[in-house]
Amino acid sequence: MPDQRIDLPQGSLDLLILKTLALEQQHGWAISERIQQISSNVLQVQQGSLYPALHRLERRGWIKAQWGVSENNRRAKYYALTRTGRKKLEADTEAWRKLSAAVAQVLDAV
Amino acid sequence: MPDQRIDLPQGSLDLLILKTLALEQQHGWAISERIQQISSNVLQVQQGSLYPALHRLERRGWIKAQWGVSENNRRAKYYALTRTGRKKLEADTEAWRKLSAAVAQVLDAV
DNA sequence: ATCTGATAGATCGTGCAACGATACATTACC
DNA sequence: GGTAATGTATCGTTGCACGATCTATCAGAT
Repeated sequence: MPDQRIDLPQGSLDLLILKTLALEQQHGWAISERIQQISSNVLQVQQGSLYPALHRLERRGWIKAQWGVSENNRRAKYYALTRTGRKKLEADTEAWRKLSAAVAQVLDAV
Repeated sequence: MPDQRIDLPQGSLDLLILKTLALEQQHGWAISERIQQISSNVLQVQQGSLYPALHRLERRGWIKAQWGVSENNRRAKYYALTRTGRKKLEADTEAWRKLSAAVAQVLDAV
């Protein structure tokens, strides 16, 4: 399968990260891999986007960090959702579904 | 129905405009109304986004303009898709569907 | 012992697009 | 004559995704 990657539209990265962390707390590198994997290589998170996004989310209180050691025995920063982060995830998910449905409506218009 | 509007993610506006013009050639103001209407008031195109987008699309050759008179007897600039614009619309539609499906995959992940 | 690749985190500058505010002109209607 | 609706347009701000680049450590191969 040729993986034709797509630029993430502004704002969608936060949502993807939050959702990934809702499944399981994880470090940045793994989050990126996870998103790519679940989306069948369609979504690829660049490192130049990933780390600023994580810092942004932490600064806003949606996630919190904690240093640890990865499965590969490397120093890694583990992120977990906060309570407000979970709220944020729900709201953003809802907003995305709404947007997605609305755009689909326009695209399918006759 | 309370219309809770959503900020358009970067890039989606071009797609919406192109699609609207594929239905029927139209002037800017009407394009904006159309999108809003078809999407049940979810998508609202700001004028500060609309006109720059139209100029952008014209500059890139996806659409072409022609002055005319609106149904309300006002001076209006009518836009129509060009052939390359139609190609662009197809490609962007495909890309959006792909993205949308990929994000949905992540959001629905267990 | 050294080299290489994978893993992990981070920053910086650039580019681009959506937004809010604002401006202006014309038509229709009161 | 005043006001609302219609229609086009620009400007400055903001925010984010991206590519390039840097650092560090560990595992395995040479």
